Amino acid sequence: MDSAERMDLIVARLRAEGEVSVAELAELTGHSEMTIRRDLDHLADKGVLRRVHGGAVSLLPRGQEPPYAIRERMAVDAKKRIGQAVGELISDGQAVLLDRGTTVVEVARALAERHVTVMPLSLQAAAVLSESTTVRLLMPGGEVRSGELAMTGPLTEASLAAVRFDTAVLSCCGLSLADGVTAYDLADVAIKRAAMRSAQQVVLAADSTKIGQVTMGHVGPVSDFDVLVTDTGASDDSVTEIRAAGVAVHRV
Amino acid sequence: MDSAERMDLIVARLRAEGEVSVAELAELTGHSEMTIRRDLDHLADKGVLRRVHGGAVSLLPRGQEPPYAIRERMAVDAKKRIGQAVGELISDGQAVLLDRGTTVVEVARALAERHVTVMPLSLQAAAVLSESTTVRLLMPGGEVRSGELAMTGPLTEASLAAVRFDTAVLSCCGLSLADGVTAYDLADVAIKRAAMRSAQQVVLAADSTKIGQVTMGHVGPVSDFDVLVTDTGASDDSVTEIRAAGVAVHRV
DNA sequence: TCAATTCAAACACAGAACTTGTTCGTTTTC
DNA sequence: GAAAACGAACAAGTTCTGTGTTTGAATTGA
Repeated sequence: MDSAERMDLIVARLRAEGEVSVAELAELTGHSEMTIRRDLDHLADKGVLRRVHGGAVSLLPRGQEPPYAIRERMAVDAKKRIGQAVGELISDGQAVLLDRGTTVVEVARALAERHVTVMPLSLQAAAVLSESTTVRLLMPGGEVRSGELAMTGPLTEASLAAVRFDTAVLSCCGLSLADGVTAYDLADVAIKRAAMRSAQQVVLAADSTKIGQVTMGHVGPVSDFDVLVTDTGASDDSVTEIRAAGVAVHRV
Repeated sequence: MDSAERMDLIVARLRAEGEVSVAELAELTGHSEMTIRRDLDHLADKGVLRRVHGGAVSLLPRGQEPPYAIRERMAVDAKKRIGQAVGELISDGQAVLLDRGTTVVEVARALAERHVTVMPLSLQAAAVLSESTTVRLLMPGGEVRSGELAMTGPLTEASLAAVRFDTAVLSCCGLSLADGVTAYDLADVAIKRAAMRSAQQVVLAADSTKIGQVTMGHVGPVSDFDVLVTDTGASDDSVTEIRAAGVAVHRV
């Protein structure tokens, strides 16, 4: 069990129990208490938990999005494949908007050697693209919330309104036929809607764990999207239904 | 002689001669030709030079700013001290604009644990500040030129015009009483001027190697700045003169 | 207050990752 | 076509990173 697996375990227990103890985690992972303490300190830095004597308590409000530091390690392989596939949907010369989110960072990686114009909504994607010599990189204005690495606020909406894109690549937190595409918070919803208004083609990049999920912020019906790129974990039934709504679905 | 020193030597020779040979560099550094080739490949990736059979030729146009990858290793200690000193000029609660430039990245580091609102003009500084939980981080819109990590263009100017700052921390390429403060290119000049218009207090962060230098883009007279923070390499004479122009000078 | 527990700094160690040099077959140059 | 330059692959040395142990200080609860 390596460092990443321990972190996942800690987060899983925090979500289930709300608190953890150093001794319990040392037992579970088979590592020393010192190592567990270091793990907890690390997660405390990220804002995931608060240390207390003997353990830690969760700072993750239930039903709210886990911080970037946690999300970036979920479903890594699927996200890479999805990122690659979305990259293939975009042709050279296009202007592309990239939403926030770990999946979309993989799209940024896929675009890094291409000749395209990109406006990313996350600093993570911006960092990836800034190393490219071929990409023309535009940044939107906006506020970067701590812990998140994504731009929000009225400045961001204004930036989006001022530009037109060939393709917008959006992420989401939940995706169901009944409840449509959902995001975790309302600020994010406003941004996504603005992005959709500014783009000719809208691509939704969502790994299969998102399918069937519903979260608070309602972005719009599934039929508002032109293409869905997801992974092979998506069931045949759900894909058939989404296709019936008029969305082209790619499973990779 | 380690990797960084070799790189510096290679760049120095490129600037002096315009070209270098693998054999010559192997001789000079006392390292194998294979190592030199790897160094050259690395610099070629950064856009500093172009490989040719037997060596490399410079891609650094004379009199133009060396790329970020090179600048970040010049006068490192002085920049750190200057960054720290500028941080002490800024009080909690202020709204601060941070210019591009390697010196200003050090200012960002100094502000990372403070309670301030910051708008950085470089992705490098943004990356530093995005890890902070105390800083409120605003990004300007704009275009990020490849190789550089700084925002430019009309979008950036518009973002600056829309906000008011307590303090703007600017960098420069040259600073002399006769020719004023100068930057390398005109796009940069426009940005710096816009920043100065939006700020109550304007601080210039410039290591002593900049004093006496003159480059193409004229930003304005020295007296337009309220404070200059430089390092102890600055001569007494130059400091006295600049103070006489009405600028508070801190030497650290 | 005391005893038990928890904590974190310091050191030690193993494995990973990076840097460098060498070899050797291929490519380029003249 | 010969000499030089190249770069892939491997090997050796180094540094970095993650982990565990020790130990004295801090915290907790009786």
